[in-house]
Order: sequence, then structure tokens, then C-alpha cells
Amino acid sequence: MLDPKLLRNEPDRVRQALNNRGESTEALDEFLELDKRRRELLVEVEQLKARRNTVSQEVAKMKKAGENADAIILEMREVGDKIKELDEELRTVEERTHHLLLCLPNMPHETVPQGLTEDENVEIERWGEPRHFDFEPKPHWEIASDLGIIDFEAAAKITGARFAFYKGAGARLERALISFMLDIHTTEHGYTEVLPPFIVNRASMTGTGNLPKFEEDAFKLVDTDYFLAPTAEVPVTNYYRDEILTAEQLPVYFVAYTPCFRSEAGSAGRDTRGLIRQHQFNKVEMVKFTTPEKSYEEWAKLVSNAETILQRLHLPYRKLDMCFGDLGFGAAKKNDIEVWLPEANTYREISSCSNFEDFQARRANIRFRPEAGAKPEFVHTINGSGLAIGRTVAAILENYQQADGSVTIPDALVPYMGGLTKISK
RNA sequence: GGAGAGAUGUCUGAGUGGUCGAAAGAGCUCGCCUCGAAAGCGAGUGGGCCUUUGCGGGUCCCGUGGGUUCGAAUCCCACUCUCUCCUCCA
Repeated sequence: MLDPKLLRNEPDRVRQALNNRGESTEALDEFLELDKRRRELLVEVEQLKARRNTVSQEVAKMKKAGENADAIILEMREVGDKIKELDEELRTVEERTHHLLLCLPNMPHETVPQGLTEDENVEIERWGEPRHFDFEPKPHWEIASDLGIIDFEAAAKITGARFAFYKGAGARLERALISFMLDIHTTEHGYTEVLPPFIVNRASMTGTGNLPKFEEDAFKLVDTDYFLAPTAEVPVTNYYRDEILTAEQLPVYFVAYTPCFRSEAGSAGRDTRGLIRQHQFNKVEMVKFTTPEKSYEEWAKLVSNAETILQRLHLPYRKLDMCFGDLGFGAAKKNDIEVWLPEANTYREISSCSNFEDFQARRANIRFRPEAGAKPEFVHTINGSGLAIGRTVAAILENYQQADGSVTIPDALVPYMGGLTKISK
């Protein structure tokens, strides 16, 4: 959510930002108009309330003194009706302005590259050499099926398309990666491990920006106001919703493993095979709460924390600076990390690291007190995958595949695989 | 699922129609005292919104949302959450 004062005082800056993102400015215009009306109503109704309050005091005094107060009581009855009427109108105006605020995307950071499509993201860095294959590399779903470690047909029967059923070394590999990543982030990067609920309520989804605009992307539980969490970002960020932290508590580093559930509405036909785009996938997510002063420093550290995982696994990747159009709804700044997939002969997103500045904090009302007695300010929130597990499995299978169909286990992962160094038939 | 109890400020906790944004204590901040600290003493100590150049002023908030009333933390209704007992259950 943007600061209403920013919209009021610098509408042109906001308009420019929306244009850069390729977004309509309708919501902004409607907001500005209604916001004016809102303040007019507020002044009017508050004056009436002030009058009612003082007169009510007088009623109390008169009654105590045994005087008759019927006349002014009658008059106040009318004032009360008028207040009710104005309050009603105020409520509808406020509901609408609040909704409009919730629908406006974040202001991009000044360093965000120009551009509306993914081709205009700026490649910052490449790490690792894609391996040269002296045989035709297979896609990970073939490798996995041939090895009998993932059964996509079974998942389709049990549930439907875009689900996976892991078996044997495949299931073990998934679990190993979760533990491996959590261990690195907790013991080397200073994160506190948390295990949140996988189901969240509407307020939490709104707090992170997944609602109200993107309800069709989420799985909603029937007859409830609960959603399957699309990412650990939702439950973990909302841990501090409606709270005021002390400056000493910051920065907070949380890392969480959760499954993630996404309806993938609008993705029909894309990445239909394999692990790349599933309705349910596992992810290790890093979430930080910081002061505004430190947020970009902390964000840069978080990006490198994600990179560390790929480096330890010796998986080649590249880092992208996301342009206006690919920033997503809530981010002020975003870097994606893409892992090399040999069969597709391309890099695919495996982590997305965003600085939301105070956008989520404002929605979720997460504040801190810079010092004792000072006014509370909004924290900055930062998060990023560290990493998406399913896509990491895909990358390992493809990058570590052998001519005979077996897959070697990255050295760093061997202890987590109970000493297993190779998956073969 | 059944029965009951409860939800008040940073915390504990009082308050059952008006003088209550809210007693008291704790905590915290500042000052006095002290070589320094503790103790003691004194003062201060919530948030949102609107308004104001500023000082300030106004309004709303006692779990949430409605209602009654000239006036609600206090009365009524619904909901949410917490706790206890029973039932069920991994």
C-alpha cells in the first residue's frame, strides 16, 4: 500500500510510476477525487460530534442539578440522526478509497531498469560454466521417470495435472534439499527457522499483497475465508502484523520451509511437463524485517544468501535485475536468480528476491519504534526464495545426469542423502 | 460437537450508563539525590485520522462488527479468539 499522503501531495510522481509499469492510472484518479470528498465529510461529521459531546456533558450537569433537559435532548436527537447519515456516507467512501489503495502497485526504486517485458530485464551476473554434454541431455521429467523417482502419472490419477509423486531417492532428494538449505541459512546466514501454518486467512493474504487483486491465483477453501498459502512469505510476514517492534529487535531474519499452492490461473499450456510449474511445490523462503535505512543492504545480503545455495550445489546461474514491467505488484526492487537447465538450453527462475520497502508493512501494519518514546514507523520487508525445491531437483537431475541415465549427487548434498553419491536404476 | 469462563494501554489489573483514553502497580524515559549505582523522591510515558505555518484544536479506538441512548469500556445482538471441563481424534 502506498502512503495516501504521497498520492495527495505528489500525484504526478505516482502517475509516472504507474505509466512506467504499464499500469492504468484510473485507480489513482478515482482515489484523489474520493479522498477529497472523504475529508470534507470528516470535517463536517466531526464538528457535529464535538457539539454532541459538549452538549451531552451539559445534559449530565443539568440532570444532576435537577433541571429539565428535554429541549436539548430533542435537539441532539436530530444531530445524532445527521451524524448517522454522514457516517454512513463516510463509510462507503472510506471503503472505496481503501480498496483503491490496496489495488495500487508499489513505487519502483529509482534504480529499476526501464522496460515492460521480461526481455528487458537486465542481466547482472553469470556464475558457473554450463556443463558440456557429449550426449543429448534429457529433460528432468524423463530422467526422473526412467529412474522411477518421480511418478507423474500416479499424481495425475490421485489428484490431477501439475502434481508430482516422489518416490525413493527422489523423495529423499527433496527432503535433503530442504534440510540442506535450512541448515545453511540458519547456521551460516543467521536466520531463525520457523514453521508456519500452511493455511492463511484473508487478512494475511491482503497484508502481503496477494489480495484483493490476485484472488484467482490462490486456492480458497470452500465455506471458509481460508487460503492455501501460495508462499511462506504470507504466513511469515504476517507474524508481526499489527505489531510495533522495538528498534533493538531489528533486523529480524526468518527462514521457513513450506509447501506452496498456486492455481496457476492463466498459465494453461505453459510448462505442462515436469516440475517447473506445479500446483503444489516445496520452497525454502527467507523473510527479513528491517529499518528503512538498512533495507537495501539487507536485501543485497539476502540475494547473496540465495546465490550461496546454488554455488554450493555447483549449479550455474545468472542474476537478473527486474525491469518495471516484471517487478510484480508489491516489489520496489527485485532480482531474480535463474538456474541453468541444459535440456531447455536456457536459464529458468529458481529464486526471486524482493525489497518491498514499506509497501507490505503499511498493508499489514508492521511498525517499529526508532527509539523509546519516538513515533512508530513502518518497517521494510524483504523476502526471497532460498530456493524453490522442485526446480532445484529439476536442475540437479538435468545438470548432473550421466550418459547411462544415472544422476550423481552434488558433493554438498551427499551427507543429506545418507551417503548416497549417485541415483541409478 | 456439548457446557462454562474470559478478551481493557508495554505488562499485571480496576472499572457495570455521564466528570473514563481509562484507577492502581510494574516497566520505560527524563530530572533530583549519589563519587557511581541501587533505593528513594518528582515529572512524563498509547495509536489512527482530520485540522493548524507553529503552539494547539477536534474526532475515533477498552477483541471485531452492528444496535439501544442526548450520552456506552459499561446495556443488547452477532461473530472471532483464548482458557477450563466433557466428547472425539493424529
